[in-house]
Amino acid sequence: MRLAHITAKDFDLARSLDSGQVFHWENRGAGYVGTIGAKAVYVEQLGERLFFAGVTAKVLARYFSLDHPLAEICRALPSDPAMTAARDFCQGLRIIRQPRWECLATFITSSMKQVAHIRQMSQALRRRFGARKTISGSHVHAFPGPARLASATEKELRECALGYRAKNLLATARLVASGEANLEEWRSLPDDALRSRLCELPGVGAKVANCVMLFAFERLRAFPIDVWIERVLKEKYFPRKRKVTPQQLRAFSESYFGEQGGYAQQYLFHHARKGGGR
DNA sequence: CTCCAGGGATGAT
DNA sequence: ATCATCCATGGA
Repeated sequence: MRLAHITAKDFDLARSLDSGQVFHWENRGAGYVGTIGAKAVYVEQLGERLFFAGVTAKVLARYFSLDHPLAEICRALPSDPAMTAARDFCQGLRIIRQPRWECLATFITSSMKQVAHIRQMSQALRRRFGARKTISGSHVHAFPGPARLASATEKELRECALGYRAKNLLATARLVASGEANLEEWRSLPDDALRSRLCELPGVGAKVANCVMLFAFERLRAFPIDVWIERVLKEKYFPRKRKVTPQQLRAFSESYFGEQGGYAQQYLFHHARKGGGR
């Protein structure tokens, strides 16, 4: 297959795909196969070029947020030791623009699960309910739409190893499929209102809502606090304090990281997980 | 085997 | 408002 290519500066494909944002891309040869929306995609990186097939250059560049001014964003990050180390470790890691429903559904399944298992559940859902596609000799599956999952039974979802999360995913799929929850309309809401709406959905609390805001609604201030980030914040920014409440962590992260909260959080998260940073 | 994971919902202080 | 408990499952 003949591949098209585009230039991608300040971008590390492998690092971005392996940073716990998206859970379905798989290694194939020198690159990766996956889906962007309903399209099957192959993509590989050679230096500052992305070689790809399956989508237009415009769709690919948008998905990988090649328009984000990464150098500028990194300069604007706080320059404390923890943040500097994370930033150096995460060069080229970009926040990916995910399809809204796919991101929401995937993070509903993510609660109390390791990244490896989120990948498993994503793949099981795709294989069982998603449209099968072929790209450069590989088979991939699109993520099933809300209507498809809404028509499934809780038992079928549990068979994808969702456990107690099956009930929440099913209930949310029904709300979205019925139009009672309109993710596209919510794009125009300010951050706080959007977060409130997301938190009304079964299986969505502040953490998942912030992930969806960051990864699917382009809210780059959103700062999801999971167990990893909680540890990092306590160790690096509240050294030897006995009681640090979730409330304090939230207030601190919002004021300290501010506009760059999303990238700051993702870099701290990835560094903590992959950096061997104890 | 035990421990823990990109948490959320519910009910008791 | 904070705290405790339960919820399934599988990787480490």
